[in-house]
Amino acid sequence: MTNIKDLAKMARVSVTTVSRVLNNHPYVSKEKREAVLDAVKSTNYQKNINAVHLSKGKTKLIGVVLPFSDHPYFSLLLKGIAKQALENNYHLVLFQTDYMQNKEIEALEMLQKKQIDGLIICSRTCDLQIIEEYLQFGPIVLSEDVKEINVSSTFVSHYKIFSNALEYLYQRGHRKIGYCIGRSTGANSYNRGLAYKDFHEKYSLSYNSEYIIDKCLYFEDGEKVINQVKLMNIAPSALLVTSDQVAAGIVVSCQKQQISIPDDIAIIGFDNQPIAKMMDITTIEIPLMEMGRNLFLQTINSEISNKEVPVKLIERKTV
Amino acid sequence: MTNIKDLAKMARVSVTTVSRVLNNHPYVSKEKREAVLDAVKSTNYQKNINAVHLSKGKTKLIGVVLPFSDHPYFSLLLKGIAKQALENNYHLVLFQTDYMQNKEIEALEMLQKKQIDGLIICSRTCDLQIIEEYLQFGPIVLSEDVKEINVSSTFVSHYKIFSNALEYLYQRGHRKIGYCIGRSTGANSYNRGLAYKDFHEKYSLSYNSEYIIDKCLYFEDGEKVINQVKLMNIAPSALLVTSDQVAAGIVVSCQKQQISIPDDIAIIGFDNQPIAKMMDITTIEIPLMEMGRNLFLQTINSEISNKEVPVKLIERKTV
DNA sequence: TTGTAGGCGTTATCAA
DNA sequence: TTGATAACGCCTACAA
Repeated sequence: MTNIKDLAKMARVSVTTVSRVLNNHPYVSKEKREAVLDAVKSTNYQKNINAVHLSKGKTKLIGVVLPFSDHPYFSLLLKGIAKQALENNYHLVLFQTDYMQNKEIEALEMLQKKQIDGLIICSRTCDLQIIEEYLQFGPIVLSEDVKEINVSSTFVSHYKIFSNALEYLYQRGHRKIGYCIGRSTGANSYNRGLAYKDFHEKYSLSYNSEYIIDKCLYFEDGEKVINQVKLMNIAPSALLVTSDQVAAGIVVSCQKQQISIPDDIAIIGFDNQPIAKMMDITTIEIPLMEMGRNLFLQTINSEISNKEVPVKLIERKTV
Repeated sequence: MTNIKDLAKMARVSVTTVSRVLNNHPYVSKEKREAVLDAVKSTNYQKNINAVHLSKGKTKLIGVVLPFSDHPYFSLLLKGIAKQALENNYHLVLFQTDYMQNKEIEALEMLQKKQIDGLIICSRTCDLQIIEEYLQFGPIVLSEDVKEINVSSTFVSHYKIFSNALEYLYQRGHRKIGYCIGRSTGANSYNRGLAYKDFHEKYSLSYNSEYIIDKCLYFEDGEKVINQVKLMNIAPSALLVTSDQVAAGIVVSCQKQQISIPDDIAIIGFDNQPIAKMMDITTIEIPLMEMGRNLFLQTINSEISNKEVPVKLIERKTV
């Protein structure tokens, strides 16, 4: 492997000059520049980037923490992050955590060890206090509405979304409304639960805890949801489903079992992914790609900012 | 940031001893070891990993090249790779290429620049010759049946799969068989095309080029497929669909349009993902997670090996 | 069992 | 416009 010293020897200049040429710095004469460039070509030279990292203290690497990449929500967010990273000449290090805290901490430690310049946490399971401790080592950006600590974030207000969707269903006569989520812990689910509770208090409605169905992640979980609903004494007349895929699975499952949508049960999906359009599912549009882009930009722009992204209800045929 | 020198001073030992303690090397007395450990604790010390990288010439980082991460095929493969990487204490750098050659080359260059120790290419668009040039810089593993150059690979034989599936359909009386793929270029598609051609020659059947439908990636593309089929003068009686998601989309679309499966058209999916089970789709099981794991292991085990993974036809109700 | 010193490949500082 | 030389922080012969 030829290095900068070899080049210097070959071009009969100092390493400094080589470095200048390599990094397009000014103050190099034409002749020397060309001599260096010749040497570069003839040796097929490439920088050892680790030396650059050590010298500069930066890696142009941003970490991305997410529970799993095989879920449309996260893979779309990731796609947005990746797109923006590319435009800014960064690369991504993936931390697939499966919601295991120690893996999240591993990512935080890589920030501390300077292997990554910043960290995007798409969904977390560890405490905010822990994250706060690592803030001193580099920028960390979250995808949730965080007030407790001073970090950047890009998020949608799940409280508002849920409130609005519940209101929408209420106006259409629904009084027994259930909802499906991916996991019952986590900040987003907490806010949804709050909105759900507040809604029921506002209208003095009661609800059954079995109306809250968790572990709904994939298309095929739709079937599970319908099977659960069928076992209930009093079935909900509408379902808020925090993923279009699951909503689509529910729709298909209902067709199989002769359950009519929206007459027997109304469905609202989340995200407005293409599958929702194809299946004519009423859904709440969440601009995941844009959110991903913004998350990335926040990690490299050192000022701290919090951005709430607006969402939109798309009315189709399942309500 | 405290470094190894500071620790040495604090513990009143040499940097070598500190390094020994930090890396669990033998030949350190209890007292000195404890003194070092104390210093580590009191300073909250963490290695600067870039210095380690530079010094060792390794990064414990493996690159993964894939066109997009929001597709079940690749996200499952990625999941397998990530699982195994974790077990072996490696991290992954993601290269989302969108099938753009320059991005693939960027990944190859990171190998050359030593930012990554190895590279897994899940799907490529650049020539094998180009890849061959970079082989000197580190292990590269492909997920296709490659004979032209000497690299490791884990793959399924798309030729065999297609041949078997076509044969299966033939035995059940199908004579007009079409197929759907993600993209028409690429090694896998080439092998499928070959199998398709050979099959038709074997049985002296003719086929229409419109029976080959490409750009089928997502669930929602199923609708597009059916719309195309409906426009054909002579519609195929069976369809090989290289993704369970698309197959599911086709099934749903057919239900909408009163097309009966398998009577009007038979469907075989690929991968055997949960959605195929839920929808009772006959499919070919491809163990993507295992393939991912093996791809990873091949990149860190320096011997070159080529592993063909067996597949299995799962008979359900769409044929 | 311990420590000295050189090396890893760049970049940055400063003097010329 | 150029070049010595000192960082950057760690690892590892080699010597003691």
